[in-house]
Amino acid sequence: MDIRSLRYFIAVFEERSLSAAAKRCFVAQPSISTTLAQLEGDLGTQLFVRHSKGVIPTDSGAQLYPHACRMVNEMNAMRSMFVDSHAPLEVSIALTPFLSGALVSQVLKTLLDEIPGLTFSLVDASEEADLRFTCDSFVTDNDVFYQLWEDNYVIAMINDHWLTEFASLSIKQIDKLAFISRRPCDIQESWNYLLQKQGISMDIRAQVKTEEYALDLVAAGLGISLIPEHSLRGRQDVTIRPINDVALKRVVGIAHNKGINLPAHLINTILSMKPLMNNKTAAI
Amino acid sequence: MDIRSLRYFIAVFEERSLSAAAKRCFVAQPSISTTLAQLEGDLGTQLFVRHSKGVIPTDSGAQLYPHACRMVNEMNAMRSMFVDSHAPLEVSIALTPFLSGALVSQVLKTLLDEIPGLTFSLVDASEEADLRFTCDSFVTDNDVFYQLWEDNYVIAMINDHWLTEFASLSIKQIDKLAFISRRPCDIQESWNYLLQKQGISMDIRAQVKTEEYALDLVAAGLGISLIPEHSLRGRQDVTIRPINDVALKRVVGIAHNKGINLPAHLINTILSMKPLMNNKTAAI
DNA sequence: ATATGGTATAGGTTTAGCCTATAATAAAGG
DNA sequence: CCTTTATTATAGGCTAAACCTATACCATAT
Repeated sequence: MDIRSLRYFIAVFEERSLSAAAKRCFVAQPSISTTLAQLEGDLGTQLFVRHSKGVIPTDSGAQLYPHACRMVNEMNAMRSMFVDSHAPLEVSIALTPFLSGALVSQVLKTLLDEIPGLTFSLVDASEEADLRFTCDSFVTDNDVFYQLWEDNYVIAMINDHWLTEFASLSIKQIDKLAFISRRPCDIQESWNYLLQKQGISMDIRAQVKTEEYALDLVAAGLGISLIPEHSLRGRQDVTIRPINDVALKRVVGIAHNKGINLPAHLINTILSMKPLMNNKTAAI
Repeated sequence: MDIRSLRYFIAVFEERSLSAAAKRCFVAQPSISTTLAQLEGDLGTQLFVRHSKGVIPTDSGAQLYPHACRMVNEMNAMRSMFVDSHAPLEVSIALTPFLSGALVSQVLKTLLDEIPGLTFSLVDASEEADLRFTCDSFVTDNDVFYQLWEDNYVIAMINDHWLTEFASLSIKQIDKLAFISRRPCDIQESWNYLLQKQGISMDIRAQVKTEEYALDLVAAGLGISLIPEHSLRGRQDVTIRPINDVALKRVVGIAHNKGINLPAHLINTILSMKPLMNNKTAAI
């Protein structure tokens, strides 16, 4: 019986659902399921009755709830005895424009929720900042890098493109097709190397700087393009297909200079979100 | 910052020593060391100043202590809301005479300390019991077996035996020597098979039933014998040497019938002692 | 100087937690 | 009545945390 189990229990109690609790706790649903079963075993009581529309607490569950809350609160209080997490904390964060806005803003929102005294200023990647969202290829030896999620590169095309009939594409299928190139691109070299090795050439119709712009051109029917899948979120006017004979991906995370000393609870909060980001089933 | 860290912290605070705390918590000293360092990192404060005769708490440590205690107490209280650990609990435990008394009694002592309402009656292995100390070879399909420690088989000999000059023995060195045989023996078959395979024979001078008796005969100079190393504890009149070309061992633990439903906290308490039993450096 | 008792670090192994995928179940809708 | 959908449970595999052993290091006492 540890604090983690209680945090999960509280989430389940309040959400009346294991799946919803899983989302709130940034983990997958089976983790909640097994942990809860374990807690019930430990206490020798059933805490919820399960049915197919969620769960409802038993008397034992209802009895446990306030104690669990007090427990978790006191644990937090104990931390703030030493690290004053309510103290004003001003952090500058650099955003690289080509990263998934949905995931980045989820991270920022959670940080604001979890760290009371926090305010941050968002700056451009070109400027100096305490923290910066970036991906592995831009990390220098002088940085600490906390990885958060992975982006797979996929082929984007207009919705009625003939390639959409395939669930996934072989690299050979895109030989000589009209292509929107984008620079800078994390996997520029791997991509070019791959094309060359397979004897494939693209018919480059445009060269743009941002993923957004590339997608606009794809949607306009100028050609296909290679983009990280997360950058599509929400867009209905293009279709993406994975590449099945090679795995191209980038690792996205947060980096900061080794010299800068940030409060441990800030870093911990960031890292606590990592599971969700890797978790496809519980996607936001 | 979890409950485990706090339990370790409390032990260190009260013992004024990492090593002593390790013994109390049934873990090795480095586990305490790293966990404590981690806790200090989390809280952003140093909790103890280390010096070569132990540790003394800092102000932060002293400040944390009462809160940590309350935390752990409340956690225990929460468990006893459901499983009334003070309720009288009468358990019969079967002891097999050939197991290490020192370790067995350590387990029994800890159980009495940790589980307030517990009383037990010790019975012989031949009788029915709720729990029984035994080893892997005696476990049936109808049992649940919780393993606690391992016993290596070693050669026991009188103190002035010429073999004592070797730090460890090859099986060939004991060919044709006077031998005290013991039955039943967990590794009877493995042992006989081994002797036969290597073309080795023993000069069996006696066949006895208990390890105690076998050791008495060894001490009296009648021959050497093969015994689990734990069964020697404290005896000065015989010397033991490991066998270096084969690993003979038995796994000792607690078993109970699958049908019997014992309180989970009893089992948990038993299993919490497992680390110590495997832990040579922190041996009792 | 040398031993002794105590803490820290390094390296390797085991275990616990997590994820994906999928099964099982029950309610809701056509 | 069958299909779809939403929910929890189980199985299998992977990763990271905790633990152990061995050893280094450091201060004190002999």
